[in-house]
Amino acid sequence: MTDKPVRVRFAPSPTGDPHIGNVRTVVFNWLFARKMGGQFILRIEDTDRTRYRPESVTVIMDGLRWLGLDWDEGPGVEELQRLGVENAEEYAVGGPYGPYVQSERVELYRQVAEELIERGWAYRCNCTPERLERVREMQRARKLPVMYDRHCRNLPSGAISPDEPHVIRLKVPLEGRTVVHDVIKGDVVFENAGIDDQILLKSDGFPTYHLAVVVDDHYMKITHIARGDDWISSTPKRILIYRAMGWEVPTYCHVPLVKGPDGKKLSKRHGATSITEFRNQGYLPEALFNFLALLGWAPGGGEEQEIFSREELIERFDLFRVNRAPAAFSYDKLEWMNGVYIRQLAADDLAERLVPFLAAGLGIEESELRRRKELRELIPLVRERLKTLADIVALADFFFLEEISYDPQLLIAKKMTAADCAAALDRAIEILESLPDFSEETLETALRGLASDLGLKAGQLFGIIRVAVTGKRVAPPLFGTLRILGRERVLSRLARAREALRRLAEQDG
RNA sequence: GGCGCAUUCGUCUAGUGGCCUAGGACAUCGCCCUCUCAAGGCGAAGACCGCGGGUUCGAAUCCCGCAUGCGCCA
Repeated sequence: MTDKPVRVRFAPSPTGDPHIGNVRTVVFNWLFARKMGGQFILRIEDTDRTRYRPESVTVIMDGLRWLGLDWDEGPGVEELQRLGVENAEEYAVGGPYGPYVQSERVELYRQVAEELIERGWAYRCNCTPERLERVREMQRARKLPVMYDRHCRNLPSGAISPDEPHVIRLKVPLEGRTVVHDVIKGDVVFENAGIDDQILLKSDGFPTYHLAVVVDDHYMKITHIARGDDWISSTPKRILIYRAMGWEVPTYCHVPLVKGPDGKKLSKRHGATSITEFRNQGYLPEALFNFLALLGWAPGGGEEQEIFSREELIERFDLFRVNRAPAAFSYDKLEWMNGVYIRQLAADDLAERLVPFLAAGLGIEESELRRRKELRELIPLVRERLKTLADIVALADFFFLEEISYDPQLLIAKKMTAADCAAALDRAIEILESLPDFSEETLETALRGLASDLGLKAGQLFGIIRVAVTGKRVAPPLFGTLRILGRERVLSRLARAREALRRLAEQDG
């Protein structure tokens, strides 16, 4: 290893919403770059034109930004505009090793492929798909390893003209072995005889993934490649390209994949899988970041802390200590951690973050919600009851809705009849109307007194009032709720509940 | 099928030859607090360190097989 500045990259294909497993790997890359005082680079790998979805470039960049994963180099304004990104200025970063979009570098890949031929490390091949299919079938039938039979490898040079349709293949040594010196897995040895003569340049002049990655990583001076270990089998081919070109091989760090809670591949079936989904479900970026950093990595050294600020993680992170075994994604633990972060948030901050969720859930304008005094007042009541920001809708909708609806049966307390409950509400209304103020202390004293006057347990009386006022059996603390709602709304909701109870009592009778 | 990777409580992990009768966290269960639900406090249960052999005075830790799981190629 050298003491050159560390440069790592994230090179997504713009084919959709980033998967959380990949995002975890990005977190590792980013932490490593920050820890080492190096650079984190974003590069768009759009050479697979068939799966290309332009809008996902924005989705990816939004996701990274949301998680706080800023990149030091990446596509500039013009590159982004050519990719069809709106508001390109907002995302443009640029850098000295551009372009950072593969489709703008095709000429470079072609040149490298030609040079590999000149150096005797690659050859032209014009085998037809039909012939290749026949070879494969024969190999399958004979239970041989299925790979290109190297038909064109031994053709005299010049047998295939550069002008006719053809691909360029890597000339993999027939003997010997190639070792991947992986800092996480250790030395992984591959027999060259088992490595296919990989296509480097397709007949349309576009590079394959393997060639483009090596060329870009080299010219962008990438020093460490941390990626999913599903790529490890393809690493020898890449190392051969580096060697053939006389380039320095970067340090590989193959990190294990992320499994679902059941040990299978993490999929939609398990819950959210993309960064956008986690965001929409009300997870805080700082919680998700903390959680992801600890998925497959731990500080070690007897450290028992689990909640770490971004700075603490940067300080402690060690890419080489990442676990060798795949980790299962625990939604339970993420929820817990999200709750911890929510509780740590300043009241104003939390209120502001809840606004979009309330707006979407209740159909109320965000600006309208920000004007409502309840928004700020309810924070102390709900803060320790939220696991996600989205929970706020089910927990506190009644503060913002004019009309609440609920099953009147919920109003009937344990060991009481509808008529009993209606009578209790009569008294409650009477008392609340005459209260000098609506502070929590006054309310609590008055209502506790009422319960004992009526010979009821506090829980019975409070339960009736809770449902009447919130429409729920499970709700924030009662007296704070009453105070925030205010006398007028409380009395009208109690009156409505009393009518509902009377109707139920009549049915019974 | 070939090649490769992995294996400590249900889950994430600590652990790098004696400190381990294996520590922490989530989840689970119980108790306390309590107007519901949470949060919080206290406590319990939960891993013969995948299995089988070695090496060693001594192994979760080193070596060798096997099994299982996963990935890549097809």
